[in-house]
Order: sequence, then structure tokens, then C-alpha cells
Amino acid sequence: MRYQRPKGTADILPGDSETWQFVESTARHLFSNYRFAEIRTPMFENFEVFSRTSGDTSDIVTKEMYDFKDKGDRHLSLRPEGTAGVVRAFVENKLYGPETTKPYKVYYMGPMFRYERPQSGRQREFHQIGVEAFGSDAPELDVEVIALGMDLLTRLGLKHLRLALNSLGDQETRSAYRQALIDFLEPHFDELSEDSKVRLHKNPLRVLDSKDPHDQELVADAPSILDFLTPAATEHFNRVKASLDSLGIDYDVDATMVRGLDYYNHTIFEIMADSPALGEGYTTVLAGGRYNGLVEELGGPEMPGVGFGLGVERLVLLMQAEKVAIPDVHPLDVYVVGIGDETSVETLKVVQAVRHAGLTADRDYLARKPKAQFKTANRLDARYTLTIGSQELADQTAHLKSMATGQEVTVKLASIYDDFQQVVASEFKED
RNA sequence: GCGGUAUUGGUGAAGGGGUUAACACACCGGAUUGUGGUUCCGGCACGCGUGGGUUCGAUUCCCACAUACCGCCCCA
Repeated sequence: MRYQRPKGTADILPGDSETWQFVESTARHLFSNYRFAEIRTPMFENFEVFSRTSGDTSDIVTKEMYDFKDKGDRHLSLRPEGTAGVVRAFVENKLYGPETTKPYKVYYMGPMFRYERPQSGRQREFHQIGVEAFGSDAPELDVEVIALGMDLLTRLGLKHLRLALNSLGDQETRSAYRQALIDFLEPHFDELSEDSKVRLHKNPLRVLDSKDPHDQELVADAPSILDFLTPAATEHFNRVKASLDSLGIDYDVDATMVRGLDYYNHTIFEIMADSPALGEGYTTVLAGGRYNGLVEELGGPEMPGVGFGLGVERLVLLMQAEKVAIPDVHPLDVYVVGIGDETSVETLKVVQAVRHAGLTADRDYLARKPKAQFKTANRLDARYTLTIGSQELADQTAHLKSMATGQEVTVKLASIYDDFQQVVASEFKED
């Protein structure tokens, strides 16, 4: 094997691509139902678009970015996530202007790139589907986004979903809490794991979700960010919870939940699924939150935003683990069997006639024996076969056979060319 | 970026320093003339990830590299 795909990439082949198409079309329909319109932004942006928005110290920026200099010496980066590019487009195209209705609701789907060690459900090129809604601070909009995420995963057949919810509050909340957390952890500095010692000053909130057992013991007694929420932030969070309650959406408040990207504030949430496909316990498949301030950060006016991103690879793994049935969108209606080289042109014409009549059709191109062709028709689960041999060619007829019943009739080629659907309807009424 | 496990045909895999690399599935062909899910027969590995090395001889031992998977980091 001479060439192999780059590390952390995948070929999505027929057999799997149907699942992807099902996911994408389901998402498109649902988004449209929620009145989100598609936005398509470049797969690479100026490096600063991501470094400014994700946080200069975030791992994404410091070690996971696929950044490069192009021939014009521009510092670019393959997008590691979807939100930054959408916000950039939102600002650049002045979509914050009065002529667009607010909230301005968009969705995207496509590949993202992160330079990291591949594992199941984690690749260097991976795919996300996401939504963003700009221009409203309403907690009910947060809930609409959450409800959309839950709806989508439910429609895709996932079970055992858990919605985790938290609030990071506003800037005032965060700085107060950050200090409180440092003050709390500092006396225990020597007990912290090596990773957490580094995290403590770089991003103390990260210590909260350390996987180190001893860290978790220490953190258990740490102050909760929810106790530091400003009155306004508390009010926002309470209304989010109340709205979720009124929609009958269950959630668990997880005060230790944090975010890898720095731009989040107020409501953050994750939808997790419990499946061995992605390792032990619950794994996050969809995550999002509010990012008030991000539009400003990229040069726009003060304009709030909220959204989510969903990892398609993880989703597909979960769907496969849960054996979600994918509708077969292109079954085979007719397989045309040609016997003898002299029938090849006629079978081609017949195949085309069937296709133009609006049915799916296929034929043999390897000059195989009738037996082999019928075997193939059977394997492809064809509803009908149309057989043409030298005798039929002379008579200008074909044998139309129902593969389910074995019933076979002789029909005129002319009638096939005229209206094949009519031929089927009159010959096999009970179908 | 760190640690571990693995790498044999289209697939699942057995094997193990020495003439022809099991078995199964799939696929292809055949079982007298042009018709499908059963049965029977036959075919099917540029030779065991890549490159070096040890050896009289390696797919089997050693080293490096690549990739996949698992854990950490982080995250969708």
C-alpha cells in the first residue's frame, strides 16, 4: 500500500456516507423548522480570528491549531471550530445592521481541524454541525438553542441523553470566582496533580474538571461559581432553568462544568450520551453556550450570541452503537439483465428509459451470465428485473419479473419506452 | 506532546526462524442449452504495515519509522 491518508483523517465510504447524509438532511430540515438559515464560511481564516476568540492560552491555540504561512506570507489557520469564522462573517458583512431581523439565526456544517492525537471519535479532521443566534440576550433564546440540540439528537435516534447545564456568569462573576478559586486551591498547591498545578494560574477553572482522583477530592469542597453569580447573571440563569422546566426538558446543573474556549459566558451546556462506543460513561456529543462579547472582540458592535456545536464523528459512532436505522433513500427498482453482447445497446436504452420514468435502474457491464446477473439483482434487492436476450430483441419485447413473487410477464419494448411506470402498474396491480 | 497495545488476503482471522501461509465469510467461475436467496466442486495473499539489521535462512528475533486503538493532556 503505497499511500495512506494523513494521520487523523478518515475516508467516509458508501455504507457510512448514507448515515452522514441522513444526519445532515435531518439537521437541515430541523434547522429550517427552527428558522435557522445556512451560512458557509471559509475552512481557513486569518490566524488571529481564532487566537483572539479562543483565548491565547487555550490549548486549541497553543498546540492544536493547524496554522501555516501561505505564499503571500499570510498567517492562516485551518478552522478548529465553527463559531469564530461565523462571527467574523457576521461582523464583516455587517449582519448586525438594522436590516436583518434579530435574532439572526444561522447554522453551518463542515470539517474542522485540530492537531491532536487521534482516538475513537477524535480526529485531526473532524466535522461539526453548529448553530449560532445573534442579537438577543433573552434566556429563552438560550433555551431555544438547547431545545434544538436535544430535538436534533432525539430525532437522530439517540437515547440516554443527559443535559448538563451551568452558568459562567458575566465578566464580574468570572473574575471574582477565579480569585476565590485560586485562594481556595493555593493552600493545597502541593497536593494538586502536576497538570493542575500548571492549570491553577493559567486557567483555574480547568482544575474543576481534572480527572485526577485526588484533585477531585480537593475540588469537591471548592466554592461554586453559582454562588458568585451577579444578580443579573443569577436572574438570567434562573430564567433559563424555568424555561427548560416549562418545556419539560430535564437537566442537571453541574457547577464544575467548564469550557475549553475562553469566549463563553452565562449559560453553558453539554448534551452527553452514555455509550461504550466512546469509552466509559457519558461523553459529550453536543456543546454550546452564550458568548456575549465575542462579536465586539472581532470588531463588531456589542451584540450577544448563543450557539452550539455538535461532533458528527461522535454522533455517528453513537448512532451505530445504538443501531439507529438509516432510511434507504435509493433502493433499486429495476435491474436490467442483458443476454449476449448484441443486446447491450438495447439494455442501455431500456435502463435509461426506466430512469427517465423516475425509477432507479442498473444493469450489468461485465458481460456476465444470466444466472450471475440475477444473483446480483437479488443481492441488490431489486424489485424487478427486465430481461432482454436475442429472441426478445427480435420480438422487440422484454421479460418483466417481480423478484419478490417470481411472477414474470412479457412486455413490449415500445411500451417501456412510452411509459414504464404504466407498464408496472398494469402488470403488477397488487404491488 | 507523554505512556501502552497492535499491524497477516476484500473481510474475520490461525500460525510461527527453514520446502506449497490453516480455516471461515465475501467475491468470481462451474454443476449440458438464457433466470435469483439452498447444495456440491473449483479459483482467489505483488507473500504476512514500511525500511534497515541479526541469521546459512525471517512473515516469525532486534531497531527505527508509519498508522490504528487505549490512557493522559484536551476536547466535538
